[in-house]
Amino acid sequence: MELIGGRWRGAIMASLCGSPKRFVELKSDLHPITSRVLTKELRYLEQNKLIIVEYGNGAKNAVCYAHSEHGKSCAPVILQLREWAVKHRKLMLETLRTEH
Amino acid sequence: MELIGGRWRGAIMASLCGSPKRFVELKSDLHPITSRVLTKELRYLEQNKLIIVEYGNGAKNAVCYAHSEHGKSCAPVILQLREWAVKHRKLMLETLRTEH
DNA sequence: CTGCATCCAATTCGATACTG
DNA sequence: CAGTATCGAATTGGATGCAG
Repeated sequence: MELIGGRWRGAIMASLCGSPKRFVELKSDLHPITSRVLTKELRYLEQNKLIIVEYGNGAKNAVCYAHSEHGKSCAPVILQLREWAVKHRKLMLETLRTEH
Repeated sequence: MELIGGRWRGAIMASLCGSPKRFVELKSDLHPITSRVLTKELRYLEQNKLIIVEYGNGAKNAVCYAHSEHGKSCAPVILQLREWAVKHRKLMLETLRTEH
């Protein structure tokens, strides 16, 4: 749970399931995350080999984040988890309504 | 992630996958968790309808914790997550070794 | 754009001791 | 057995501002 727990790590991995993303793309995807936190979490995921970082071609400020080969293997797990969470939320909202 | 994140919630759900358990059973299963934390997490999971609590037959101190009907639906997710985590750990240990 | 520095509030979690 | 009470350390993450 340490790997993908916390408020952001799972969300970051989920956001990268589709395609590689730039820093700003992630930032707006995960809004309202702050730069400080996003940076930290990306470094953590990089150290743990779940993502890889490509520093831009040329001297541009173009950095790209993507699932590593190994990070891809967790995509199905993350997506299944999300599906379950959505179902769960529905159920919780229903029981809230029927309790009145 | 809030539901099963943190150090213990996922582990508790995993521990209850097999069969209902008593407080002490969970406590030793999840060793070194403390009573204080286990109590808190169980209350949280109860409030979120992932587990149900059966207070003992008679006046005995016999309380039983089990997956709720809905909690059962997350068992496959939890177990898949665990499998993936095990694989991940293996891979990380290997790369540690080959780095020397 | 991509990030680091500083500061700070809230939360989490653990140790320990105690109760009916 | 199944918790509660108290205390404190450590971590997390948010706000804001600055830099190359």
